[in-house]
Amino acid sequence: MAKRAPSRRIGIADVAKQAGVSHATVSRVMNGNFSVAADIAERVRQAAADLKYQPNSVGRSLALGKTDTIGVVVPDLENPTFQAILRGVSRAAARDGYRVLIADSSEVSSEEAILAGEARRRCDGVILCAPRMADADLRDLAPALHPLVLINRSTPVEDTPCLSADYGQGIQDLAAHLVARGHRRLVFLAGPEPSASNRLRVRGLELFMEQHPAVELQTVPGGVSFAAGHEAVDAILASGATGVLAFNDLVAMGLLSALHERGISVPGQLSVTGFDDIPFARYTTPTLTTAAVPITELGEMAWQRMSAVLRGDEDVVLGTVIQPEVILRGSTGPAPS
Amino acid sequence: MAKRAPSRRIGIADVAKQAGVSHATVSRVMNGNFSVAADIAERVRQAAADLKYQPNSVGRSLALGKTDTIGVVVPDLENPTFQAILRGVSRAAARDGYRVLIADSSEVSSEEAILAGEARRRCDGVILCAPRMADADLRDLAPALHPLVLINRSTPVEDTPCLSADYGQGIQDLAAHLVARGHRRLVFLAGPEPSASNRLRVRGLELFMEQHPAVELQTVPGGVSFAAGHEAVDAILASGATGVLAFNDLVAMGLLSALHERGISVPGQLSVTGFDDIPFARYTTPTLTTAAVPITELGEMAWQRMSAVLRGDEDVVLGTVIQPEVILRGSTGPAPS
DNA sequence: TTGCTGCGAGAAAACGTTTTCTCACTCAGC
DNA sequence: GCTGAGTGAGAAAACGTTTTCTCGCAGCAA
Repeated sequence: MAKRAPSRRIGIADVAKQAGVSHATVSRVMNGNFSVAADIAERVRQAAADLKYQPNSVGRSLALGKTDTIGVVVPDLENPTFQAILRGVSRAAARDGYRVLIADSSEVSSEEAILAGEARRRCDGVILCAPRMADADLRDLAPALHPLVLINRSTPVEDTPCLSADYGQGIQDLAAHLVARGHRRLVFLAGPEPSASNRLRVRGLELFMEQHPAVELQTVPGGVSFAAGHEAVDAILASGATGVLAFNDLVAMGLLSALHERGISVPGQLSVTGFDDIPFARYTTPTLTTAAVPITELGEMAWQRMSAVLRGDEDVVLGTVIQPEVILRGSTGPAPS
Repeated sequence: MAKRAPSRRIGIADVAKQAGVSHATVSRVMNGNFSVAADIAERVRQAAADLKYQPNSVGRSLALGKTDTIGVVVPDLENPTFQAILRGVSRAAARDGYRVLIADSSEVSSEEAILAGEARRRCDGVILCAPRMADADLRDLAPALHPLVLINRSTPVEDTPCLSADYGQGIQDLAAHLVARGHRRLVFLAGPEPSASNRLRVRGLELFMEQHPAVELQTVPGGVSFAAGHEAVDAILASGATGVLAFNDLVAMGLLSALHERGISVPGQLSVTGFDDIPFARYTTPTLTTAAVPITELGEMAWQRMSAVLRGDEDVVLGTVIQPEVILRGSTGPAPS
């Protein structure tokens, strides 16, 4: 039982008593239900105002069987990509009167399943960004999470909308750009091995290499962060490549910074591309050539899908692949002769 | 009444029936209450597992009178400062088993009060970042929001912990640094007029000027974003100053970018400082001299305060002011002779 | 006047838990 | 063998809403 504090929060019962009507009538008035006489409605509204009545949303949720809240599970709130997704979801959901509960797994992949389940119990649905979760785990988890929307997974799961960017195509476009500028020795500064979006990039590059036998491609292990890019500078230089395809903008920026420290000219000696087009990409020096993923919009779309499922729409669009767009800026140029 | 779907979610009642006990016993087992025989407990646990029982947290919240959720109201999820606060709060709260509901007012100041109230109704407490809310409004709102923790407000509100950074001192330290390097003509690239943290900076600079009569200080209207800094470049150059104190790192970076486009050398011709030390500040070219505010930690501290209030601690620390630390990097240098 | 219709509002059930109350039962002590 | 304490578990109330059900009353046709 809740503690009976001396002054409990005022509830619908208090308003009812004050107005001399029943709970039911108060509820009807508060919900704009019309079948209530004007004078009584007014009296109720007056009473509610006098008492500063605020409906308790937990009670409401229990009765209605919905919380008007959705959970967003992200692997890392520090990563601009996930911040953007969160922002997109949050704003779109807010327009429809929904709120967002955040669950940040802090890159602890094993936590994701638990977090997602926990979030689902509190919310009407879950939007899941778990790039590194194993496919099998995801399949096991999905039914319990429904309504569920997936972001950046290539695994199709029954009845589950999935939005993703075509990283494979994007990285090919970037590679093609470098090759068109005369680069023949490229290096891929990779992301985390188990990440779905990294696998897509790798696969895209494999395709690219099949079509460009004259080009040489190496791979250097990297990561997702500034630090990863910064630390990889020696390996990158050792590769002898003239063009670097970094896993994402963060990594590219870390690398750019390290190259600057070494006095390596970009793009004079080395061309560098990022991926994502985070807001900062246009403010680096040199500005960063990258493949833009409209990530905030992707968050908004995730909400659209969720909203459709919540409304019980038939035929919700399940698979959606967004095409990244190559943005040419200052960090790429012709290969040094 | 909630729709009676053919297969309703399984609840405590189903587990009770399956195990041949009462709801009460199931509840006791699930909550680790000891006064239940081992064999019965085992039977209940088995039944729960068989049925994949997941306790409904809305029902739980109603009975317990708490939601284990707190709301965080931020003016702009796009701003790295608020992202960092959110991250700090979220991670700290998660460690204590609490979740975070986000309410992004999208810079619409008039929405903040409503959003905060709405968040409070769904949550056990609210952490409010509303730098531009009028003091009077805040005072009116505060009682309804309690438990409440304020961030970056200078207004003391009864019984309400408030964490803030000493922007006034920080900007003075930055100004002192520039003056020490020989700058005599400074310009403050201001933030939004009504923002509390901007007022603190202005006040700090007034103090500084009193102590340094030989220094000339102008003020140029700016904003909080890249774009604001970028657009202000003409006004900055027209001021004839040799040292720029930008409102924050974002503005400074926008300005840096615009200066680079104009071919103005930083710090050769112009020194620039930021404020906040966002992660990107160390990756700009040149790297940004700024006053570091440990903002994620500030978010964590906000949770500590909230947690203390929630636990019913007497004497919670109310006012906490964090001292920014000047970080010297490459964007400032001696005044041009 | 009687009976039917329609409407407005109160009574009560329902949502899914937790917790207090109560009671049946066991066991020890006399 | 009877009483008292102690223990374990079911019954029921409580949390604060929404919604269905029901009923009283007014109006109208027969």
